[in-house]
Amino acid sequence: MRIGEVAEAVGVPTATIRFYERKGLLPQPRRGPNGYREYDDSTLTTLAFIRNAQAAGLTLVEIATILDLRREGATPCRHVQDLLAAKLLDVQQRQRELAILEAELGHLISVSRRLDPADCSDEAICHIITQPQAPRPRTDAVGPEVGSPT
Amino acid sequence: MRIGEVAEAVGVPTATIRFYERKGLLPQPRRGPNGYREYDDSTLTTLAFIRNAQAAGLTLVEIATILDLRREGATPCRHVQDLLAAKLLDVQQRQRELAILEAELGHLISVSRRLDPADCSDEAICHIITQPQAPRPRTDAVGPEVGSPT
DNA sequence: CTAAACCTTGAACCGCAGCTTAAGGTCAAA
DNA sequence: TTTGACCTTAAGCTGCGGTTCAAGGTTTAG
Repeated sequence: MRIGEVAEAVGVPTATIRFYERKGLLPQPRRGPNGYREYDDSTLTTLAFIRNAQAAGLTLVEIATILDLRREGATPCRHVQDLLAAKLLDVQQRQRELAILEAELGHLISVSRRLDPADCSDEAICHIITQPQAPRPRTDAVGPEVGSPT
Repeated sequence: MRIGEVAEAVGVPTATIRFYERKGLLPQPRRGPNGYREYDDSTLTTLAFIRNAQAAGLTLVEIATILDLRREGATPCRHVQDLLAAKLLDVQQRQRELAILEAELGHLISVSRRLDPADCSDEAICHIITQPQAPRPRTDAVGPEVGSPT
């Protein structure tokens, strides 16, 4: 099949297919006499796999490592398990950070309901946010070292 | 104080202070006869405020809207409450998305423990990920063909 | 024959946030 | 005189996953 047919079949722009090829996610396809890419059905499988893997939160680079193993003839199962486990830890870490931020926001909001706007007049920019950072809920774990790293 | 002193005092690079100025987070400071920026203590307050607001997950743009209100003489309390409430919803939404992803990963990992790597042969790239991506049944009843994946 | 619809390449661009660095010049203290 | 802190504007960077553009060549229907 030509690139347009593949694109149509999996619902992806042709530019994306070429992009995946450049990134090593798809192998270099053979070419017709006119230089056009010629694909077979295995490409559809690979593209479907990429979509599933993306849905599982894997990055294109991670997906590429799986496909590479596959093309070397190895069974990437173990590697995939490792990737998924690492991704899970990652997701849980982000959840913890969000939970801390959520608590902080809840705290600030509840504080804001107790403050009189009339007090919010002078030098301090805003008494809600310019509260001392002390009375956070007992989540004595690491403080919210800036909500968004980088 | 000069920019270097301010930077030292709040632990921020001078480039960042100039950056905040360009972004409207800090007002244009007055200048000494040599063209150097001259700051007073209110700048320290503002910078501290910016740090606190960042810790609460506000973006620089959002922080700027607060500071702008302040400089117009308004009390930004109400606005801050709105920002915080919106941010809280935002954080909760992201948490929900992460929870879904976490469940999906957990599902894949648990599936992977039941799969025999020997079955992970040619055509499908990886049987762990090439499982049907349907919304998981609440019970541990896994998708079709648990025992002998294709 | 012609025009649409396909294909080719490489490179640039997007969007988001928050800085960071470069390049080239001025000022002040030892 | 030599550092080092300051000044300016402009561009770059990190991360990610593409998207779009420019400037062609090919194929096929009418």
